[in-house]
Amino acid sequence: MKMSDIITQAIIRLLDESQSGSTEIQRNEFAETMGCVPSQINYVLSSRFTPEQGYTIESYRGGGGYIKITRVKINQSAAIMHIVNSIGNSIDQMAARIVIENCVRAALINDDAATILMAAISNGVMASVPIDYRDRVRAAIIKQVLLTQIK
Amino acid sequence: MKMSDIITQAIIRLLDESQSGSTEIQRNEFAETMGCVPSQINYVLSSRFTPEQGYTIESYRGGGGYIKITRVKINQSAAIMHIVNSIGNSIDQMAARIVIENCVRAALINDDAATILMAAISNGVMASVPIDYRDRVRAAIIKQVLLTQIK
DNA sequence: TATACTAAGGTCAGTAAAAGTCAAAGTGAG
DNA sequence: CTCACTTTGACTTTTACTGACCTTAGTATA
Repeated sequence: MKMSDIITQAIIRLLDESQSGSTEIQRNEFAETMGCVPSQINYVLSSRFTPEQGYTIESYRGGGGYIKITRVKINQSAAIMHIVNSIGNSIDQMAARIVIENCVRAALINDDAATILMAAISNGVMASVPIDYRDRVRAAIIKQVLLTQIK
Repeated sequence: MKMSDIITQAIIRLLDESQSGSTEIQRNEFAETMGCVPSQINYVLSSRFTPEQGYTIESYRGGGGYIKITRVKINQSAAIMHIVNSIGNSIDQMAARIVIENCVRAALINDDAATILMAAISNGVMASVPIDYRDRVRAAIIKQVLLTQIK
């Protein structure tokens, strides 16, 4: 079995064991116990614990730093997962607005959340992003935010 | 938990307990009770209690010297404008996190908005942004979202 | 009064402790 | 054989912590 799959299973086991649906690891220490180099942890996280697959990652550098992996609850969230998957890795402004409007109509998010999300992907914000990346950044923001809306 | 976070919480507790929104500590004595070296108090103050984050620090040297930490309080829209201005056009992730936490503490935004905002500026999203632009995009998102929160 | 001593807090560079990045090299299924 | 996936490690960046040395202010004393 591939190292990446072993690591993946170990993380899933940690998530299963936790009440909260999230777990924190220290990258170097975890890599040590897994018997791999630390950067492989990053590889596994970025290839197998993506938003599309229902996970969010937070991490903190520096002394005492750690990586937190959170699994979103799949049962109440089929609709959101479906939208997240349908967005893909790129979405233009027009399509984004429609997706958000549809989410509100489907009561997946409330008006306040929609307003914030619209602000986050507004042209004002996107002006700071190199043009070639805008559709990707918009997609990333919408997906990440939708995933946090799953209760 | 990191020493810096313990110290941060202790200071916040002192501020919460005080009616006036300010508290005075003696650096050496406080460091002693926290179990750290005195200069770490300076580190915590300068990394987590800055004006951008809504605090002011005054200090007095010499016999009877002390450090006074004050939580600034102004009305919501003025506070948001102040924070928006202080962010400038670039902010790193840690500073951003602290700004958002402080906005919640100051009741400028609610928990739901903070969660969405945190998701929008998360590393997961920022991974889609070229590294040189990340601090700018984060700043743009936070500012844009905060401005929508003005009632 | 001038001087020295004491009692604060401030600064900053150095070290340590993390995680992130990225390109090069390896591997294996088709 | 090829291409996508995996593995590796050197290098970077960020955050935390420490201690030696500096500055400031009050107090005692010659």
